[in-house]
Amino acid sequence: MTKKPVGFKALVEDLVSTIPPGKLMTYGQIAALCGHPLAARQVGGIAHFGNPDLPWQRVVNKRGGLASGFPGGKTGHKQQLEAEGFYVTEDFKVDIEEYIWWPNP
DNA sequence: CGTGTGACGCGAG
DNA sequence: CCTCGCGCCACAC
Repeated sequence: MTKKPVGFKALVEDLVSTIPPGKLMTYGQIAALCGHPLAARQVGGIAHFGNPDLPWQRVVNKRGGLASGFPGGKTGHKQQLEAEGFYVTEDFKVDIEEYIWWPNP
């Protein structure tokens, strides 16, 4: 059997890569789906040092606030989201209720 | 196996 | 909706 690389980090990266365009997921949501509902902080750490090819811009905190460690800060993250077709306020927030997505609808 | 850390979460006001 | 403060987990060394 093909052994999948088990590990919180690998699971998060795999899950983030499944986020469809035009949708968002929260750090706590991803952590919970990976089996660690309270490890949302870890998800952020993985996002920073994880695979840069993944759509991390589709991952935001539960308040819809953008990430701070993004290249360019929240401004850089805002530009990325707008490029994806999201609407971002000047306060660097998105309508989480409008864009939130779950892998099991 | 101890310590520090973080792109967070939640409760209370 | 906001801010303040503590707790949480996995990972690096």
